[in-house]
Amino acid sequence: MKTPEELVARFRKQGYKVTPQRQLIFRLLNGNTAHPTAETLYEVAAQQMPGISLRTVYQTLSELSAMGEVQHIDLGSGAVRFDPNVDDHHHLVCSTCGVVHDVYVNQTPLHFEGDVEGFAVHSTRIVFSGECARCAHLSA
Amino acid sequence: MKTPEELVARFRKQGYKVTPQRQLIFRLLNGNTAHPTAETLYEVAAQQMPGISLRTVYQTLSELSAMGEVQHIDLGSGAVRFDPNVDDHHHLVCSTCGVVHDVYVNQTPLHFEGDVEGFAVHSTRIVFSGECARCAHLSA
DNA sequence: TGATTATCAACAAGTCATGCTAGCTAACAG
DNA sequence: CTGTTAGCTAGCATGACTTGTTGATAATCA
Ligand SMILES: [Mn+2]
Ligand SMILES: [Mn+2]
Ligand SMILES: [Zn+2]
Ligand SMILES: [Zn+2]
Repeated sequence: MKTPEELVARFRKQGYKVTPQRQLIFRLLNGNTAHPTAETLYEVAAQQMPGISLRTVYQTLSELSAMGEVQHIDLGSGAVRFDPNVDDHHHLVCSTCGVVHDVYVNQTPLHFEGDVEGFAVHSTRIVFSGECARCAHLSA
Repeated sequence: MKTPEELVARFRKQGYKVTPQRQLIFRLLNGNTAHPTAETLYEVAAQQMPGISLRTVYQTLSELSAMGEVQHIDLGSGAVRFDPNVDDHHHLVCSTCGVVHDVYVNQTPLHFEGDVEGFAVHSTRIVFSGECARCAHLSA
């Protein structure tokens, strides 16, 4: 994702107004590695800006997603998560606490076997599930 | 997944009654490579057994899932899909028509890099997205 | 300053999945 | 064969997540 300053410029250029709400969300996403849901991002935002609406958070995330500034990741466990890291990367998910980490896989493109003649692969999504070190430690 | 006959035995052994509805679902899933949703499975079932309820389809799929006879796959696009293939395999999804194919990846376990010391990986899920041959042909 | 757009609140709707009730029916043990 | 029990269906409700709508207010930016 671009920096908050670059996003301000980009929004203005596209005819979107630069509101305090949008700027707040830009800042909260900047360098954010937590893979937050709209809801959790809203909670953090509401602390710094009481009165901001969940609807606006969803709206701004959709705009950023449409612009390719964030990706939205469906890990198949509840709400969609948003990721300002738009590099080619994959995810490691702790089944216990739900924490999500970025990981990079070098063996791509992967080879596969199957009855799928003529299929053109455009993207590959890998999710590793397991138990993080902290959860392993707590349950020991 | 076990054969319908084996499932009948297994259900009986666990104290579950063997009803025509359950047996129909066993048969519809047997060798099924379509990765159906509960809804689509219900539609097929209802043709052969008018009056069967969607609730019962969901219920039986949950039971089979709890028994490990089917896996449920969340591809992040709408409803969960059910898969009687419980081998270690992955999926290829056409972004256009939504068809899902089984694929087998040999390079597992995959290596990855990232700041994830001590994480114990229990499972890996790979989804390849792209365009199937039929959709490529139609759009050409 | 003025036109445009965003925001908010409140409410609705849609999708997917599950829960609950009541009454009827069917399975299976004895 | 029969009684007990479980499962079935219809109908309605709930829940999580997400998006749409409307109308009033406020802020942005040319
Ligand atoms: Mn990420
Ligand atoms: Mn499969
Ligand atoms: Zn954990
Ligand atoms: Zn296709």
